[in-house]
Amino acid sequence: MAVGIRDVARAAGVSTATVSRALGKGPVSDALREQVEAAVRATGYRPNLSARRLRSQATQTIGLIVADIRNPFFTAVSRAVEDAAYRAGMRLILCNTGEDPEREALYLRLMQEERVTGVVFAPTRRTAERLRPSDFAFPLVLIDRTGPPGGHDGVVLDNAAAGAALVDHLVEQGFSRIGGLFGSTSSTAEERREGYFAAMRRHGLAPQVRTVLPEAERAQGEVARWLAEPGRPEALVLSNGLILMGAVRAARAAGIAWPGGIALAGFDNEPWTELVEPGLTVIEQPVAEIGAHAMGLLFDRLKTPDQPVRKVVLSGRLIARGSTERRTSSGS
Amino acid sequence: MAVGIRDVARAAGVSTATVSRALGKGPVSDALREQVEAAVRATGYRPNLSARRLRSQATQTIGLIVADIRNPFFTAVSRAVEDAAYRAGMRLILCNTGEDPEREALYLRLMQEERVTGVVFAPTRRTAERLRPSDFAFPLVLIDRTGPPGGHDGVVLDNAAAGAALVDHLVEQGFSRIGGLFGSTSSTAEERREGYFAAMRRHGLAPQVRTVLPEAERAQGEVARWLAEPGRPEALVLSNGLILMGAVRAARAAGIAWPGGIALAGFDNEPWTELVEPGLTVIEQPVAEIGAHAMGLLFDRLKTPDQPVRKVVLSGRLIARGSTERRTSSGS
DNA sequence: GGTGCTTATGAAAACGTTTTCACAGACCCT
DNA sequence: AGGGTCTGTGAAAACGTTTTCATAAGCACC
Repeated sequence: MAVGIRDVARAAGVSTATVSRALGKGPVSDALREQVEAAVRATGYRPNLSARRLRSQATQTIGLIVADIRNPFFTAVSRAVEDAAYRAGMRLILCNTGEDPEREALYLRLMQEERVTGVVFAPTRRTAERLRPSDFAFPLVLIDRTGPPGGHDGVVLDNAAAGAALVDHLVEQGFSRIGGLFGSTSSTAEERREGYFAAMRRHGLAPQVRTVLPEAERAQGEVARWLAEPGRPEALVLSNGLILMGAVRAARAAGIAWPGGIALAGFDNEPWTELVEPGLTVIEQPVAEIGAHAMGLLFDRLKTPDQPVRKVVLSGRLIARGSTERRTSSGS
Repeated sequence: MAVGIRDVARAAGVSTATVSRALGKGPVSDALREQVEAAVRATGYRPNLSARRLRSQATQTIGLIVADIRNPFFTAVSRAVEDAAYRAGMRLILCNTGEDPEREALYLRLMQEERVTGVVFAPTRRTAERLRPSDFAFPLVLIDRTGPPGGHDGVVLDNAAAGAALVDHLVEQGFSRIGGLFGSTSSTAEERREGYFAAMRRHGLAPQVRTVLPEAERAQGEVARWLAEPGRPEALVLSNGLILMGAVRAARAAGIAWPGGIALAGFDNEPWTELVEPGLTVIEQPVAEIGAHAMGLLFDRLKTPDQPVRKVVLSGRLIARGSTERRTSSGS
């Protein structure tokens, strides 16, 4: 039934060592290599990767741990990571944590048991803080969210600058009562909030911020309440694509129309942000680059384990659309 | 350095067999089990899954092969599959084929080498046709797309009915020049087209169909050309979410407005289809159920390998929105 | 024509587990 | 008390590869 390397060896009239070498990169005479290849075809042999990994101590596997693959940002990044991985002959194990530190710990443990070659990880703030490099036998590259300085390689957006850029844009468009709604679980949201704060101060404006679990439903509820309050903001900065979507829903549900109703500016240039009238102003993240860079850092670290920790900071790009267009009448 | 089961055994003063049993489900006295657990904690032991898999011949791994994880339909399904997998103590290997039969073959070969427990697969039509059950040592469950009858377990939408439902809805709304744009690579698109054909005939209308690679860009280009032609359709049926998005883009770019310009009806109830004014009429697919059912079929097949092939057919749900609203003026 | 160096090959060890097998002790039944 | 059936345990085999080690053959060099 299950054909192993011994069967191939017997069919080719050589030893198992020769078969292994012929299939790998060991030195084998051309004649024998051809015999082996013929025997492989004849028997339909497929190597057993578990055995190979056990013996060679190289799993050729990388783990990807994100909050939720349905978050379009992670979807796009994961695709880039997967491409890079398979191009390097590695397989990808996918894990969704749902922003739950316990599941994060569970999956990190799993990665150790898998003896993975490396891991790309978007940790919650709580986990990022207690992430000690010495705990892991493999390189860990953080994406989107950063840990304490000097801990792990990582690739992140210049979140503070991006948050500030949205405020600057809104101010430029004539808004002053600018609120901010930020995710509660990631360092990324925190940095974006800091950027928002700094910019607001710089413009001499009074910040109003709230935080929420980074899910569309939560954001929608929070924004709905907020918009119903007296003295509500004229403009809102939303810290990621899901929260932005929730805000759009809430504005729609409240019957607030563009322009003049509420200005919305967020993150992640998802296809739909262009389609929803009159277009949503967003910071576009270089998702493909983030994934590719993460794998690059990972491979570099494998090659030279002792090089200093590197943090790649990429810039977002502001895409101004109708949702933040200059107000026609000045609000009270 | 690397702590193995022997180290644990030594620390606990027992044999490796006892450690293995204590960690697994073998019969071990409570006293020894505690000693072992203490030793595991003391040594920081993590089992080596490659070794475990090799010996036990159970990989606890399932493969998921889809065209592109960025297609929201697959994103959602994959999340459901992943949930079910991890709930059953299995890991998930993710593969993107980009609708390329060669990569499909590559990944199927990889799955054999991984000795996976099972595979969930959305094949292209070409691959589905030549998929022989006897070629694989593991159960293969097809999703979204179906193979030749009697081949593999699968869970699909009632695509013909769904395609027809969209036509019926459009006719009901007063449209008669109804075109259809369908994906070229999947049996699913083909079935939806058949449903479209049948319904058009039933209504005595003349079908106009085109096919396209299922990507937003391709669809946008095709629809743009189509809309510029004389005698263009008043309404369009689009065979999946990406194609629908391309059509929306093309309509926008051509400056065609709702209602009265072009009626659009498609598949996949993505969040943005509700948000883009005046809302897009779609067939909602039960994505979570599809993923869950697929895993259910997989586990059933593992339990009783010889049961007859089952094909689960789920119904879509028509969600009527503004994009297909009754036309105010009757067309020529 | 021995000595040394490289190269291709096979035998056997090794990778880290789980599982089989044998066995001792406890327990139950006549 | 003897024979039988459980139960918990350890020694050792097994899983399917890769890698180490030894060896023989080929070649060049003095």
